[in-house]
Amino acid sequence: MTQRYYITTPIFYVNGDPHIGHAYTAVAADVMARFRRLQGRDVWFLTGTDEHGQKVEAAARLAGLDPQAFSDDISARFRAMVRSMNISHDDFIRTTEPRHKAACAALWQRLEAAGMIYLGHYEGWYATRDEAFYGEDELSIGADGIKRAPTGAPVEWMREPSYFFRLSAFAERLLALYEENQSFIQPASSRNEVMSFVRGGLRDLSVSRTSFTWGVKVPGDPAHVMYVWIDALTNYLTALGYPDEQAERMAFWPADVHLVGKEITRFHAIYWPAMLMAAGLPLPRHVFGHGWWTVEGEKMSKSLGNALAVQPLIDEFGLDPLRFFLLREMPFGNDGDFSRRALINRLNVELANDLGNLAQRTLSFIAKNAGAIVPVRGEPQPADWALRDLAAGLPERVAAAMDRMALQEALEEIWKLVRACNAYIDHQAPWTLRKTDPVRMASVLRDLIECLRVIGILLQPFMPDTMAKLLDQLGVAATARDFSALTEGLVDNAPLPQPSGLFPRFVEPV
RNA sequence: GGCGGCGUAGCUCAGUGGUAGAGCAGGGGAAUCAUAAUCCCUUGGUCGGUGGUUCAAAUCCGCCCGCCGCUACCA
Repeated sequence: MTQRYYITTPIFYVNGDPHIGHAYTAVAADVMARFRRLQGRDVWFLTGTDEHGQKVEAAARLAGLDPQAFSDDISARFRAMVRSMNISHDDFIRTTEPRHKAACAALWQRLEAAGMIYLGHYEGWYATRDEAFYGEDELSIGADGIKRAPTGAPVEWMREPSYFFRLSAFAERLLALYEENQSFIQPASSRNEVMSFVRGGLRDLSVSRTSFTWGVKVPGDPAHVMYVWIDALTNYLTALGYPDEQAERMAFWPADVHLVGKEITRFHAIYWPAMLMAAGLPLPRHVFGHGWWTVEGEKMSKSLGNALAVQPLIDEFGLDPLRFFLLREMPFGNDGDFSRRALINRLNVELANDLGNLAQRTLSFIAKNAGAIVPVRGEPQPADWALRDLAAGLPERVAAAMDRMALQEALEEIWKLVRACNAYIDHQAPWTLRKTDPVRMASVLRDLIECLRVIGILLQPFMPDTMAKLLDQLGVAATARDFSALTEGLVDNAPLPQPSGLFPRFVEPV
């Protein structure tokens, strides 16, 4: 049986436009999904938009639209972003879809039937003007002695009826889960934080609201809509056909990875598994919280207005170079800085100079001096074996890094071979062999393009379009590009097409 | 305040007991197939400070300094 692999991004909240941070999450998940497909796994890759809640309701009002029309618009922008980033998702879910409302209602009822939901009261400081609750620490007391929200609106202590989920009952079981499955929460820093949070004790979770209406109605009590937790997290089940547990897609449950931003790791690592335990459903295998990008050293924020839009970057630098930069620049899980200088440096040094130029110098040399066909290997020399061993062991090293979600390390491993190839071609100097030993020259060139083939195949998940172009230039059949074909090798004397550059150097416009 | 993390070459970081490492940047040289790209050599660090454990510490322990994260209803 083919091994299944289910990976998700968070559903993106439609209270603002997509930016590079969203694209980052999507690309990382996309690379994992493509990698697993090339390994021969049966992949389901889900992304989508989260469209309910008070903030959307308010943003819509501000825009003079009803919440559905507003959500339709922003959701379409996320869909366009995902398309322009060449994301290979299998489904794009929207929480306003009927299938999702049905799934939420079903999960709710299941939790309720299990005695995990009860009616109580939610209390807090409420600003009528903002129609929002605020935490004690957000408030300030004015000269007039009145407590005010950060928005300046006066607050008062309010109680509203709310349904609660018995989260407090799950602390021990959650801690046992984290102990048993050490990689359930990654990276380790997030795991520490979550564990320390749970050790501190859990309170029951308020899971409904009566203070706004833009949400999924609570079954049997239409005065309530579901508050964010159940609504948003359930999407991962909705997309598989839940509550129809016989649905074909349900075979993908449990998810292999919920990829999320680190700010929402906790919800995925605590609330979600607790809800699933309560419902008697299997738990996801991993929750990975990735880091954040700063932009030119500054935090991305609405007030600074420095959130980077995706399309202008694609237009200026190209899609694949952008995808590459996002995953190459920082260890996956860390924070990093998105600077124009760093981007251009990566593109020029690693893509144009290292890899692009390697492909170009090798392929154009074959085109001009080796008959534009796949050269034939001769008697191997020690230097050849060193290179071949490096290439032969590469897929395993890359797969090991990918298993740990260490995308940057996977790229670093591949680049070790790229650099080794540049050293090899210099040391072997086929341009000299051309005059002295054409048989040896052919052998050297063959070893080089076999390495390029391995590099091209392994890099497909990161830069699908450009690697397709490279593999075309190497004459690799469309059917010989998955990982099972890594050991196959090129065909002696097969004709090679005219090569052309893969990654142009970026020259700053004057 | 509590819990946790980090502080290693100019920059980004790897290294968790046994003579300090990588990439980029800097310097010198070689080559000229190639997108003037590449290759070789190389400068550079009292591994935040301090005290201790040890035959031996960047690595373990204590204290100090600095930075950061978490400390629940923000998707």
